[in-house]
Amino acid sequence: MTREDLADTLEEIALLLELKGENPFKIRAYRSGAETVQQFSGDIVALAKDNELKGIKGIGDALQQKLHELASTGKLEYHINLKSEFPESLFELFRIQGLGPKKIKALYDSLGVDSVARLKEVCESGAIADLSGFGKKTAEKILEAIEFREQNADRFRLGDVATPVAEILDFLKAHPDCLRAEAAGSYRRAKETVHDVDFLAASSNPESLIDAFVGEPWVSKVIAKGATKASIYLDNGLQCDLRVVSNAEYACALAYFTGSKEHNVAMRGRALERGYTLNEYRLAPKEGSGKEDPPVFETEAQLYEFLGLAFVEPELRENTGEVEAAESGDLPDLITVENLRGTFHNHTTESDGKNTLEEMADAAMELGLQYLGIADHSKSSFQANGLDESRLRAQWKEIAALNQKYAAEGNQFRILAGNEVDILKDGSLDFDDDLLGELDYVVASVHNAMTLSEKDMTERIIKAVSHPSVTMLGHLTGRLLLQREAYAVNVPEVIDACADTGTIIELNSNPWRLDMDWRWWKLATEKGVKCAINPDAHKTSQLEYLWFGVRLARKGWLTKNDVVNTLTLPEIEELFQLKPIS
DNA sequence: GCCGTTTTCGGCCCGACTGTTTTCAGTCG
Repeated sequence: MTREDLADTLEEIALLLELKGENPFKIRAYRSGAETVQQFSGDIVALAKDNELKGIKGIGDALQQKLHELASTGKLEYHINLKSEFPESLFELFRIQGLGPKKIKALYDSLGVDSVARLKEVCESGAIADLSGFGKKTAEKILEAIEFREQNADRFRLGDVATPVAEILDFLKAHPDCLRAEAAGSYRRAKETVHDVDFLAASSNPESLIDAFVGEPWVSKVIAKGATKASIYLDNGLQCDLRVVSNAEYACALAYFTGSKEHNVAMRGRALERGYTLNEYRLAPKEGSGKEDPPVFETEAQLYEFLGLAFVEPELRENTGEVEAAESGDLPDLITVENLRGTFHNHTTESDGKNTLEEMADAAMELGLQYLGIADHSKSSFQANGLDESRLRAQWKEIAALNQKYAAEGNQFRILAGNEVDILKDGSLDFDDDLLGELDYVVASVHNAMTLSEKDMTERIIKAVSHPSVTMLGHLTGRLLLQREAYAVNVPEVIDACADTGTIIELNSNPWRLDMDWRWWKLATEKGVKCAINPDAHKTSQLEYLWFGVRLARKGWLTKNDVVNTLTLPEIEELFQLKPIS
């Protein structure tokens, strides 16, 4: 029984109570209980087991008892009984955008809809229109949402796979028969979502490594297993392939399995021009070319060099000009995590964050950052407990006090007083000009009215970035990867506007967003637009989303000079025209 | 179901949007 098991059970109870139409506040109590369990600093499982949960805010008598039962016996009677009232497959309906508990219950009660397949049937047959509250448009939207899910059903966000990939890689590398190993494929290229993960290992005893790989506890199913290759599913449905080659083949195999397919085609073409064929194992003389065998390549870099190219970083291998740049010596010197000095878009408990201002600042210092920008929500984001003018001013005082404390301690660290200001439907901002002018900087973001036409949305955002107080534009398209499409907006026009007004564009590094998309950064930098890599952290641990941001920034060809949070604190103070803390 | 206290029960986060209605329920953020 882990912390996650406890939290998941409470979360599932909340869902079941919703289906039953229970008191919404009771439901919320279970939700916040789940959240509390997740966040609690300490061994919550042990405390639950010993029935020592008394006094934890958000866990009252009822939840204490339930958590105790769950932690000590591994199951919860109340939960089991609730579950027995609905079929398991009903839960997948919650993943369909536009369907909530009420609609799902109505569909289940009157049409017996208990699965996505059945839902599709009643939408297509028109049977759904007989239900009160359901019409033609609803059926269309549901079908669209089902299609979206089907198209993305077997994909995973980079953030969802990073941890299991690291674990598997550690396991492989630690195995005595493993000489070296890497996660290749789209994961290595930092695609924002992946279908599967391709592991590559070098070994002189492949079967031993394969056996170990498929025998680990995180394997939920072995799909295929041979002498040099195996495919498995993890518990979360992620497919992982392991390919084992000899150490001599490793460099060519790593290049091959990293892809992309298009990059590989370009590389093979280049090899052919020089009289060689390139495959997943080796570079070899083309028949009749009269060429000698090339040397064994120890590394990918040696392969690239042999073909007259500078080493191409994996993130760039999409055949979007990187081969040409590698030939002419024009590859960008990509940004690295070590280049980062601070970040700008983060939340605290004052709006919808889970950690206090001071906790967030401590965590940022722990990461070695020189500044942490706080951009809590503005007042229109009610759902996120957005700050009004007076609460914002109160937060400034708190920030100033902490900054004074750091200065007194001789600590070269500063909290920046910003705000994530809502871009209202008409493109105006959520605070008046005077207040905006007093902020250290402003992140402007769209959080509502996302169904405007492309023209209206583009105008709305351009109006916002044209405001003199707007420093940067938050999550440009509002997309939630594998969950919600971007809203309609003309990105090149927004980029032009940002170039004209000197507005920075955010690379929101939350793995659900990764927005602005990496495909637009080349255009943006050509126009002179700067990037801010922002974790949009809602708790201390999410500051590490910066890691994903850097990977996607690299994928967008960004260098240290393109990214403002590589600037030192004095440079940022100058850029934002702030007085240094004395 | 939790919290706070006014020690016994009332208040708990709210507005926009959509599609269905014909005045509002459900979903989302």
